[in-house]
Amino acid sequence: MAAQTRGPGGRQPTINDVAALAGVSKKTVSRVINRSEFLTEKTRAAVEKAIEQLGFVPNPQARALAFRRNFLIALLHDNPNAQTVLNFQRGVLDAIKDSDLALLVRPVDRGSDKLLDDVRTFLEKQRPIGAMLLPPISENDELAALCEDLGVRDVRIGSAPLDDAKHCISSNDREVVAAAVRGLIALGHRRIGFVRGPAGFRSAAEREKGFLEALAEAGLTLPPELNAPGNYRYAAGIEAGEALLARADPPTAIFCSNDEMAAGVLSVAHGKGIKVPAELSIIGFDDSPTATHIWPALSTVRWPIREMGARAAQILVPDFLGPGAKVDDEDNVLPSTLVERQSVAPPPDRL
Amino acid sequence: MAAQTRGPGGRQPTINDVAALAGVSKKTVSRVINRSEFLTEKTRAAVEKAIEQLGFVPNPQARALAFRRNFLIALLHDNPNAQTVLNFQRGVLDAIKDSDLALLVRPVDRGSDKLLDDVRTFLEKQRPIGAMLLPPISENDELAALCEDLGVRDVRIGSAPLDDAKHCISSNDREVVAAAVRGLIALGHRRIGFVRGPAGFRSAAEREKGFLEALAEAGLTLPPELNAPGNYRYAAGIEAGEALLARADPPTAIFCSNDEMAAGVLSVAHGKGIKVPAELSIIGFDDSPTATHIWPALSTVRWPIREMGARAAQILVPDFLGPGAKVDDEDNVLPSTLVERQSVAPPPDRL
DNA sequence: CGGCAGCCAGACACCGGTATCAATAATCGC
DNA sequence: GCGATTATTGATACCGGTGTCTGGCTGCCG
Repeated sequence: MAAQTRGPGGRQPTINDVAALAGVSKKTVSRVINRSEFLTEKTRAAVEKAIEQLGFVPNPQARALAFRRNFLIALLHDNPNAQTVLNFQRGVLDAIKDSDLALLVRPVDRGSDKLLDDVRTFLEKQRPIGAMLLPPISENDELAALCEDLGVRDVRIGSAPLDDAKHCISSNDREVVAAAVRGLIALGHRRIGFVRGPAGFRSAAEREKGFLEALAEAGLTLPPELNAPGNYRYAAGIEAGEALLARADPPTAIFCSNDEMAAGVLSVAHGKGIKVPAELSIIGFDDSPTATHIWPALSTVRWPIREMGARAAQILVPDFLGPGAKVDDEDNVLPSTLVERQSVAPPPDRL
Repeated sequence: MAAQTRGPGGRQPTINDVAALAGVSKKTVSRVINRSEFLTEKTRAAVEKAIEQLGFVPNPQARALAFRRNFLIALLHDNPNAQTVLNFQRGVLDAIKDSDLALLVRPVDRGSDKLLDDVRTFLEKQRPIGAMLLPPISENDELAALCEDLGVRDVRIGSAPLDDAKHCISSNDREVVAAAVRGLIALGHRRIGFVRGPAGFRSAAEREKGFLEALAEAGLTLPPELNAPGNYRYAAGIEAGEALLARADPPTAIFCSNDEMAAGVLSVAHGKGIKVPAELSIIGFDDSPTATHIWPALSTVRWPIREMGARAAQILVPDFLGPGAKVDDEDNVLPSTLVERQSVAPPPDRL
């Protein structure tokens, strides 16, 4: 802890105060701050002592100006899942904790026709070194192009690798969904319903691919009447539940493309007196807090979102994070995992 | 949209480029940027044209340096409720959208013994104009004192006004909880259980006060066996539910100090085959996403968190938000509202 | 003991803005 | 029409750091 937090005159101490106290030039102090190697141990010690004594902290704005670059990275998001965003933030913070970087957060509005202008204004004003794009806006190619155009590095977080793997962190959603559905099939389920994500979302497409893949392997198909539309919202889950569970031949299991919709389906099941998991198995996706706050607790797929945040920071600004943070650029697929809870059981006819 | 985004030589255009193009001094350009009043319309127009033409955006770091203050505000949080944090962020962004301010986000670890050092380092490094403290860390007086000490303005968000109303945004939790409980009593409930929040939290204390207040008004008391401990987590709700609902004389209604614990109690009720709301009414607090993702949907109390974010920004940096943002410093209690859903009904003996 | 290379530290300009204060232009009173 | 007053603009220093380049000191060599 600093001995004092004010320089002479009640101001913040500056590099000049340190230089004067240590009896060196400000440039030498700068060298100490930036860990230059051409310094005698004696000089370094003297400067460090002065820094400690004054409680000197370099002014980041002045450094940014002199370096001709600042130390900000931005997180752009428009994610309905707050927990995901926050966990991602934590991951980023984990990674940049010991650096000089700070995190700027910018919620945006995916639907707005001013989205691009908003982001452009933000990036031009703040000039972050880089921007991280969380899904679903990470799927917007124009946004990524805008970053390139403005000279702002970008990383996109997604469900599957994009063409340019260098700028993308993804998970293996398809595989994990397929594994989950294989599990249902292994338990004996044959009529398995599917609640889709919104059209045009890569995440939704990946989950659907994984689902169909597992079905196909077992020689099964998804009958159209068991394929319900959705938009990742609770209300859509309710509608899907009504549609699927009101049938004379309801499915014995339903895979929902996210937890919120799974919660909706589960509510409908409760309302109809259908026992979960005894009469109906449900699997969700996201491992949102909701998954454990409903009853029975939901089996779901967990995104390694905090790790993704840390990794995103590492590939976005490796040059600011010290040598320890080097990562392999090719290794940008982080595994999602299946979390098994109480919403899955064998179908009734197998009990 | 700017005609081009690069100045001569491929760099960002600077104030000098603008000055040269407009044929004025850089100080005059500065005056235009900062809306000085001593300018002829002609000069202003010429400069604005040059700015437009070059797509000039002032370098915030340079401004920060010259102004001897930056344009950052910080959000410090350690809130288990992600939705709350994110909505608050949105509120802050609503308020600062048209200003030069940017939002820095800093999750902290309430439990860490390095909390104060962490925050100090962060504030010293970034030197934001002000910091916003979300509960529960807003209740940490040392943290507020640290801000004062470092010359960083602070606003604390809380459940009830603190001594210094100027630096505090709060809601009327106590009143709203009392109103909710009065509602239960009006429906005929007499044995009403309570699941407490964690000890030492003002929010928990306020909710408890409101609860007891309403009981007292009706001449009721809270028997110790119906007063369950809690910590705002789902698991605590489970434990409380086990304790309260396993009794021979269970309560007909339970007020839970937050939604997660309410979800836990509800799960226990489901498990025991107790019908909600027919046999048991449950009320939560927070109006978190969970509240609508469980079945039946939970009656709860909604914090005006987004409005609080906007208000927090307004009282933190009124001088940066333009004249329209002036707010009355005394008017810092924003009303929470009771959200009635499907988890409340008259007690069984009244049906 | 002089010459040279190499390491270290300092002088000074510069990053892109704003503040100060003086200079100039415009307006006014008489 | 002229000096005084006021409105508008510019020259220059400065914010707090870093880059460049130069000079001093050191040790090593002949």
